[in-house]
Amino acid sequence: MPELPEVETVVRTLAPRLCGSVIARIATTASRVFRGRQKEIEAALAGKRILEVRRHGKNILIELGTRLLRIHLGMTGKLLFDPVNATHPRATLHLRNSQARVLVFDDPRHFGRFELIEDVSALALGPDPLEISPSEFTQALHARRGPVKSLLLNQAFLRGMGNIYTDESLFQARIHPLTPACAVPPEKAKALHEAMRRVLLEAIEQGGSSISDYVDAEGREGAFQSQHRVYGREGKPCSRCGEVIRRIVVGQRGTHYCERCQPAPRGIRSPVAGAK
DNA sequence: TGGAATGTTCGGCT
DNA sequence: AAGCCGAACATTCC
Repeated sequence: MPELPEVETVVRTLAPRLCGSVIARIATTASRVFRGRQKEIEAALAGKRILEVRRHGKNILIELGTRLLRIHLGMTGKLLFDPVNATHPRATLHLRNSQARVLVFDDPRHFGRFELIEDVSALALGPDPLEISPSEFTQALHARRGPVKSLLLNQAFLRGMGNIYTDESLFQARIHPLTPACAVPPEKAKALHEAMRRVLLEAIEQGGSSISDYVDAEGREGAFQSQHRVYGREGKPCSRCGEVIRRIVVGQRGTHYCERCQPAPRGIRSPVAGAK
């Protein structure tokens, strides 16, 4: 579910209801959700006032004054004010002084995590794609040799890009996903920087992409999935040139692109269907 | 039934 | 020695 635009949307729905309220306690049905010692985290949360809710990459940070509660939604995690909508509740924050009585963490696949940290520096993430400058981005890109697709997904390189918005941005910038990062021409690097901004900002405006069951904390779906040009469109015609959208695997992730709009650079052979 | 799914982490190799 | 790659994590859906 959650890439930068979805997490940003969730944070925007959380903040007005959570800020200023007090966590009475956290109740847990799956201790796996905690990174760190469960007892310690439970004790540290009880009675704390929430001062601020913000996003750091794909992480939701809940400012408790002395420490931060970091929530990562993983692949299928949702935070819901209405517990009735939770199919696989893993943890429940009971709140005081809030419009909401509870906030439920619903997460079928158990990939999400709650963790206490002192500072965001502990997460060691790269710059936000909406904050990095074009020249910084180009410079960083040219220092790396792996496929540009994999690099954009690397949170230590850039924080917040996920599979959907990476594929969409590479399409917009007309860059083949297997292009070595250092081989992306400077003008295309600039185009990629612009494409990420455009795609991410538009997706935030649309409340994110609801491709399986993503909803924000109020249970509302996003609308950006209707704007996808390549992600999830394998076999369908390219909206720009009519060529069939292809799907390959790059770094173990499904990767969608248009072979005509995003031609393979010299020396890169796109995997052919049926090849071994 | 096998494969794929919005993601991260860890171990091993170079 | 950083960077890169693949396996693993758990569940649902088609």
